[in-house]
Amino acid sequence: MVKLIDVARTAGVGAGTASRALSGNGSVDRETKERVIAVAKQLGYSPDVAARALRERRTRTIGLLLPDLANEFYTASVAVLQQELSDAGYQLVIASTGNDPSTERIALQTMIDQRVEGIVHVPVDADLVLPTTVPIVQLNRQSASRQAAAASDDLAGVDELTTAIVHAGHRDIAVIVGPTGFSTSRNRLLGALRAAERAGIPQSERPLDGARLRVRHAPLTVDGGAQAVAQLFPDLPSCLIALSSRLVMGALRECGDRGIHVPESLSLAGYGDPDWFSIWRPGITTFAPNLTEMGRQAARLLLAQLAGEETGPPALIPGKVQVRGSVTGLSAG
Amino acid sequence: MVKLIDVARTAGVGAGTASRALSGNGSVDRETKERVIAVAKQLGYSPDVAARALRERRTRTIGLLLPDLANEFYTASVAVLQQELSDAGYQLVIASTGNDPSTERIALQTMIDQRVEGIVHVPVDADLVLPTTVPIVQLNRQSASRQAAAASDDLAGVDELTTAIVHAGHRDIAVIVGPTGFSTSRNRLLGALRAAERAGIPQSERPLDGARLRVRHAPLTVDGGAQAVAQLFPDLPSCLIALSSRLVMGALRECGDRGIHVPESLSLAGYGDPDWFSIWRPGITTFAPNLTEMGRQAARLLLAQLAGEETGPPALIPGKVQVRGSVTGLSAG
DNA sequence: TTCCGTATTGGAATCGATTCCACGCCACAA
DNA sequence: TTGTGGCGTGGAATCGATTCCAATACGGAA
Repeated sequence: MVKLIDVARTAGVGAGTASRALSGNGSVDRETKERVIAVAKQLGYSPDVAARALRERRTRTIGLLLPDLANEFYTASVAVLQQELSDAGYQLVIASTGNDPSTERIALQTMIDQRVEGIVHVPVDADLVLPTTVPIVQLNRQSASRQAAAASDDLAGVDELTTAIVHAGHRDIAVIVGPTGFSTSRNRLLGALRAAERAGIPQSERPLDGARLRVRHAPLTVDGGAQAVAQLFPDLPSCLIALSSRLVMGALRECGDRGIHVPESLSLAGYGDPDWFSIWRPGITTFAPNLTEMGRQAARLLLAQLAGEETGPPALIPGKVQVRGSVTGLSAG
Repeated sequence: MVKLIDVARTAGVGAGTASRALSGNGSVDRETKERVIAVAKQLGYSPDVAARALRERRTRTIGLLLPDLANEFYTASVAVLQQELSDAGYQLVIASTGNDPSTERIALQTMIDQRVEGIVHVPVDADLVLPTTVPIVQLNRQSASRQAAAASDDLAGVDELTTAIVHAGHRDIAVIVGPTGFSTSRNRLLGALRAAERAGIPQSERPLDGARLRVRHAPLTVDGGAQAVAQLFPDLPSCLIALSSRLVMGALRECGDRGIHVPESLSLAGYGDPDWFSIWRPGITTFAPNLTEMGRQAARLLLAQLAGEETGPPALIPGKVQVRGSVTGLSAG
């Protein structure tokens, strides 16, 4: 591997001059500079990252820590994130936690030991706090602490989705949502509750004036969604809102197994927007968070922090309600 | 940040001894060793990766280069890959190419400049060859050159899938497959052709004794799949094989739009096995490559190469044919 | 007792790029 | 002519961990 000193000698200059010529720091005669650059190119010189990192005391590296690399809900954001950080001259190193808080803690510590300059974190554990000064941006989640964060505005989004459902005439609604431990689950639920309250629909197990909103918590899995539907059966609402794409899958499976037709017998709304939501017959009406924008904002927030700028309150990224066929209007009465 | 020399001084030993105590290389008095380790732990020492990399001339870093981070077909493999490499003490740095060959070339060169010790590559460009000695393992694709590779045995898998379809009584079959430029597309197609030939089904546009196999190439997108179906219409086969999950989506969409019922009017088989394949009514019969095993094998191959071992021929990972409801048996005659 | 081999140790050299420092040189002003 | 300032330059110091080397100590053999 060709070193800086080789370039310098070949160009007939000192190491310092060669370094200045290539980096642009400090003054070098224009002609000399061009000669050094030409020699470097010809010899195929590329600086040794380790030596540079050691001297400059910076690694140009950003860590990404997420629960599950195979979950497209996360990776959709990661794609842009990677692009933005790469454009800014940073390498992205990744680690996944498998949704395990202790693995998460270890992985985070490992990254810090690796001297990453910043971390993008999709947290599992609610309020993991590390004794570090490394800038951390949380993605897809607003932490209690006032760390920088980029998250989907699920509250407003699910509110809007629910409101659309109410406007379609539904007043008997059931919501399936993940465990309350996740702030994401809480926010999505709050959006539904807020919309229901505004519409005068009480949170209740039994209908009052034909109106009620029931809430079921379930693990964020296909089976979780299916079981929630099974438990509602046969006292089904007129519209079911499943607040994660996995829960939607479970609900659809259970409806299929029980011969419940969507939307004829049951309207269904979801959260997220994987490709198949729009292919399904009927198309799944859903709130689609803007995952790419979340990734972009996370990158920007982190870069801003690295530049020493103060970051404001967590960025709430608006999404879009996709109205498709799985929620029908009800005939009056 | 606490340095090795700090640990050494606090423990009352020299730098060399401290290094030996912590790394285990060279002999250190047992008592001294324990003392150094205790001090290091107490001070929260962690070695500077840059300094170590500079001295040892190795970065403990592996590059991963793939076309699209948001494509779960790839990321399913990446999850295990990351785990295996992490267990072996390597960091994974990622870059994505957006399916652009020139971006791919640049990203690959950048990784090599970064002194990664090995590269896992999901290639876009057919036969990109770089002047480097860095071990590279190709994932999901067998290159013409004899680089190490871990790929799904699509040939055997699609053969088996097609054979099952033939055994169900189908003799009028159409195959939708991606551009011939991708070796993956070629292999999948070859599997179907081989099975058809064995069954005595000719590749032909017009049926001979009621039997034919038609091939349509389409871009690997939803629209591509839909258009391929549209072009077949109304002369539909009895069974359609769409050799990528995106093509399946497109086919399903087009069938829905045209009122073609699966499987009553048209049997459909696919490739890959995203979650929704099993939820769909009817479930999609498909060949499911073993993505996690591919990731694992890629990691193992790379680690073997790093250990200086010779790697044999490309690892062909068997998958599994999932028989569901989208392909029906035909009544005799 | 003397000598040799082994275990243990501290300190110096090393990895390669950056940056500080000091020097030479030239232009311009006094 | 003599300073003053700035540009351009080479060389040395620096970053922190590892490893080589020489030195010391000690046990056992001759």
